[in-house]
Amino acid sequence: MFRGVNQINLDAKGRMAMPARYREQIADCCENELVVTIDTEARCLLLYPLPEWEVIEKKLEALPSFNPAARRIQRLLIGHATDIELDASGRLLLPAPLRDYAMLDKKLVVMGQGRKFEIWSEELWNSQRDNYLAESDQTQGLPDELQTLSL
Amino acid sequence: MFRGVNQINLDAKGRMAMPARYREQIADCCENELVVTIDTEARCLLLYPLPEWEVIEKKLEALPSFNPAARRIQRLLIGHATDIELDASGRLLLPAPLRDYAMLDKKLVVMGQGRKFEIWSEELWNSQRDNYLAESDQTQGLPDELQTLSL
DNA sequence: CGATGTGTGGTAAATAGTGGGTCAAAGTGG
DNA sequence: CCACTTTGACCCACTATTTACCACACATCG
Repeated sequence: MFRGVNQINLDAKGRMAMPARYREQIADCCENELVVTIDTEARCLLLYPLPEWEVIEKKLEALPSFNPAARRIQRLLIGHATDIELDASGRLLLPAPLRDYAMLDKKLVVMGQGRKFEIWSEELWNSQRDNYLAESDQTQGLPDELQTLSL
Repeated sequence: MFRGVNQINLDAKGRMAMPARYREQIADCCENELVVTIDTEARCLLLYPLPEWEVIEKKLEALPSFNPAARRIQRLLIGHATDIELDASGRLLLPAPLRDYAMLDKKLVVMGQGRKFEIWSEELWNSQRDNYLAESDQTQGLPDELQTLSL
């Protein structure tokens, strides 16, 4: 389980240093092999340990090819998924097309989100977060599981 | 499993260089023998390792010959399927009729899509992608497997 | 104060991308 | 049936990029 938010800098080559506190866990669970793809609902990237990603990919691949909604998801998610691995000093090279998609420049934010990480442009994340906070808590439209959740 | 997007240039002879990161996998799974055909639902090409294609072709051939929809699919898919192989420097020569169909000129995009690749004109893919992103995620019309899929 | 670990940047060697040239084969027309 | 044209296969070489590796600086902790 990955947790927490981290402010990271992208270097001139488009590399980001993975926060040190996650490195051991990543080395253990996937020998530093990761997959990064886009989030279809927001301009951010999703970063999975390879085994976690493969589970998702299998499900996506099994969807019927002639269903347009399925094709859309396949093209967006699998189409943008890229294998990357941590280099000797714990950095990831993010592919240029994905950097563009998420509008990443110098400053970015890496967030642990359970089995995966999310990577945001710092600017974008801050405004997204402010939006979330501003929509105060109208609990309508929530799935039942959430209506009854006790924090 | 093939994944990821790649921006590629077509040279003056209509050849495209296969991204290096896929070459080993392609050599292993099909000795560089591939089949390219059209996608009937979009102006793009589909590129399969030969063994994968043969599975699909068998299924297509098994469809009832007197069903017009089946005949349509057979004519379009099997009719346009062409054997091609990687040359010594990892390039493919795309047949002119298929290049026309997918409106490929200089710049194109190769996307890994699981067992196959999709080949798009860069321009076309970008607008298709923007459309997909704009249709935010109306989960209507999606198979149940997808409704409950947790990324 | 020293040692260890982390973030950062630079460099060099390997490799991928690109272009072109030649030869063979197939198609076309006289 | 032959000649000419066009197209595809194969090969080679140059250039640019990528990626792996190394080295340093800074901060933190013992």
